[in-house]
Amino acid sequence: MADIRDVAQRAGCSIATVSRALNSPQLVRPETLARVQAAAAELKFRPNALGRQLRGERTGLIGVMLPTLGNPVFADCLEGIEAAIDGTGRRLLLVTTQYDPERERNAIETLLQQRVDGLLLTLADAEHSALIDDLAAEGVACQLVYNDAPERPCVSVNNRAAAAQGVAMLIEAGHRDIVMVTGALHASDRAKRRYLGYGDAMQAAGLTPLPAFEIDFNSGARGERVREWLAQRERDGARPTALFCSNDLLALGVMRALREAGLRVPDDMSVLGFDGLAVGELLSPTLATVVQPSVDIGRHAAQRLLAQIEGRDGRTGVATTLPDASLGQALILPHEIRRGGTVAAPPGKPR
Amino acid sequence: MADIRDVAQRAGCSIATVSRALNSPQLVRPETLARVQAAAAELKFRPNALGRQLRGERTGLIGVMLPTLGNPVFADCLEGIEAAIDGTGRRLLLVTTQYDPERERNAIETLLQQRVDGLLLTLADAEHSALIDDLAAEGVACQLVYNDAPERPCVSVNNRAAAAQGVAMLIEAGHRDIVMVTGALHASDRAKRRYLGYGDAMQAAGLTPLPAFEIDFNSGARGERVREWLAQRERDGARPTALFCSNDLLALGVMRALREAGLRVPDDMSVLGFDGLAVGELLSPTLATVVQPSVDIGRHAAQRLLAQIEGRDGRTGVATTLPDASLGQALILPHEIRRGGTVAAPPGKPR
DNA sequence: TTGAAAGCGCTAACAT
DNA sequence: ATGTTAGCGCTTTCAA
Repeated sequence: MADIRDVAQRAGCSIATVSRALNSPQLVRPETLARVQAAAAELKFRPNALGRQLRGERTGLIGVMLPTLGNPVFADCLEGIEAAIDGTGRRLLLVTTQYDPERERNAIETLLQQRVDGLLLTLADAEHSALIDDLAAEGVACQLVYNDAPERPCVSVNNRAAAAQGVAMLIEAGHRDIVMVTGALHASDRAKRRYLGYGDAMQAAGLTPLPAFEIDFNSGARGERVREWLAQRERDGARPTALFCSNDLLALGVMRALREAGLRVPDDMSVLGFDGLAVGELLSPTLATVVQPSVDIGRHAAQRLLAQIEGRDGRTGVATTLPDASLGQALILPHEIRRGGTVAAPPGKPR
Repeated sequence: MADIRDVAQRAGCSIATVSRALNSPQLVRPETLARVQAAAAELKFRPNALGRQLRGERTGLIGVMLPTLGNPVFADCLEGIEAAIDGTGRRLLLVTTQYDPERERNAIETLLQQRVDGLLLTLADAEHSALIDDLAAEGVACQLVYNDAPERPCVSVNNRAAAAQGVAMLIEAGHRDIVMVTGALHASDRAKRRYLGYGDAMQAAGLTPLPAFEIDFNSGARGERVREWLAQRERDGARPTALFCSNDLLALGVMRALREAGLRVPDDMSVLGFDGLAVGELLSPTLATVVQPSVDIGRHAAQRLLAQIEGRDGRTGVATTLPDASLGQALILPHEIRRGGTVAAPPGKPR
C-alpha cells in the first residue's frame, strides 16, 4: 500500500507538500497540486486515517452504544444519528450491550481507547450509573439517548408525563382496572418513569395503582408467562380490562399471548403500547401507543454532541468557545398519543 | 491524558516493560507487573488504540455497510454480526447507504482509510458493481451479505428458488393471477432473482408471468400508488388475486393500502412477503412469507470474514495459511416458507 | 510556495 | 526480565 512518501517521491516534492495538497489545496501551486494528484491516483494512494488521527486532535469518530438493535426503536434512533452526521465526514463506532451493565462499562472503555470525539449512549439505567459522572469528570463529550435523567445531558421525552397521558386515555375510554406490563422495572429508568406516570394517571382519576406485571425481557417463554398470569388473575376474579405495556415490542408479544389465550383485542382486553413503532400502524387493529420521536431523538442527540465537540479544543477537551449550558441539560422532545384499534371501551361497558 | 511514558516513569521502568505488562503479562516479573498496573490505575491510563493500530498489523476494526436500518431485516443481520464478533475484541464501524451506489463507493473508501481488517457489505446491486472486483484485486478481506452473487464471497439464501417456492404455495392455494410487487427492479440483485423465481413458479404451473409492479421505495406516497394501480387493474378487469411482495416491509405497506382501498386480506386478496420479519407473526392475520435466516446470515458472514482475516498476514493481506476456497464462494443458507393468514384461496374459488 | 524535522502513542526487534 | 531504539503514516511548526 502506497504511503505519503511514495506519493511525494513520484510527484517530486516533499511529504509536507503532499499533505497540503490533500488537506489544504489552496496552499499549493496549481501545477504542483496537479502533479501530486496524478501521483496519488497512479499509486492508488489511500491516506491512512490512523496516522492522521494519531497526530491530529480529533479522530472524527463517534461512539454509539445502544442496548440492542432488535428493538426498532433503537434502529430508528440510529437512523437519526446517521442522518445528523451525514456529510460531516464523521463515522460511527457501534456497540450494543443487551442491557448488560458490565458490557456497558467495557464498551465505553473500548470506545474511549479508540479516541472517539464523543459518545452517544443509551444506558440501561442512567440513574444508578456512576459512569456518566465519571465521563463528565474526564471531560468526555457525551449525550444520553432515551435516558430520562433531568440533570444530565440527554435527549428524551418526558416519560412520566407521556405515560400518564396514555393511561389517562385508557381511563377516559372507561377502564378502571388497568395493569402496567413491563420488563424488569429496576433495570430501566424509562420503565420506572413510565410506571410513575401510570400511577399519576390512576390517582388523578381516583383509582388505585396496581403493582406492575414484570416479565423477563430476555425470556423466550414470554407468552407462557402472560397466559399463566392471566389465568391467575382470572381465578382471583381480578382480570384487568386494559394493559399498558412499557414498550411496543412488549405490547406485540402480549397481544399474541392474549390471542393464544383466546382473548380478543380490544373486545376482551385493551392494549396500549409505548414507542410509536411504525409497524404498529400497519397492524390490524392498529396499536394504540405513546409515540416518541425516535428518529428525532437520535438526530438531536447527535447534533448536540457535535455542537459540544466543536465548542471545545480537540486535544484537551477544554471548552474554547463558551459552552452552551443547555447542552449539559436534558432536551425533552414532544411525545404524542396515537389512538388505535387496540383500545376500546371495557367489555360490558360500551360507551 | 496519561500516556505509556507517564506510566513507565511512575512505575520506574521503561515503556517497553509497560507495553509488555499490558499485552503479555507473562513476560514480566510479577512484582514489576504489579507496579505497572498500580501506576496505570493511579494515572487512569487508557491505552491509545490508534498508536497500537498504526504500529501493528491489524486494527481489529470491521467495516459494515448496509442499505438502511429502517428495514429490520438489516438490523437483524447486524445483530448476528455483533454476536459473531462478540468476545473477539473487534469493533464495528457502521455506515448506511440508503441504496445509493455513490454512497456505497464513498463509504467503502472511508472504511478502507480507517484500515478496517475486513468488510461486510450489502450492495444495492452486486452484479452491476465493479467494486467487489476492485476489492478482491486489492486483496481486501470482504464478504457480501444478502447479495446473491454465485461467484462471489457472499452469504445469502437462494433467492430465486425461495421465491419460486413461495409463489408455488400461492398457486397451490388456487391462485392463477399473481403479480409481484417490488421496489425498482433494476436497483436490486435480490429483487431481480426473486422475480426470476416468480417466473419459474408461474411457468412450472403453466401460467404466464406478469410484469412486476414496481413502486418507488423511497416515496412517501406508496399507498396512493398502490390504490391507483389497483383501480387501473380493476378497470381493465385484470385484478390479481394474490400479490407476491419482494420484501415484508413492502408487504406491510401494501396491506395497509389494500385495507384503505376497502379490500380485505386474505378474503379479497392474498399477500405473500419475503424476509420473515418477526413482526409478521404478530400481525393478524399473520403474514405469509419466505423466511430468510437474517441473524444467521449476519453471523455466518462475520464468521467467514474472521476466518478470512485470520488466515492471512495482517500487514500484507497475503494468505499465510492455505486459504479456504469456500470463503471465496457463496454460502447459501436454507430458507423456509412460513404459512400465514394472509394467504387463502382466491375469492369465489374456495378450496 | 516548499522542505526539513519533530513528534502523536505504541510495538517489536535487538541488545543487555 | 528489562531497556534502547526504530519506526507505523501523518500533520504542522519553523525556516528557507
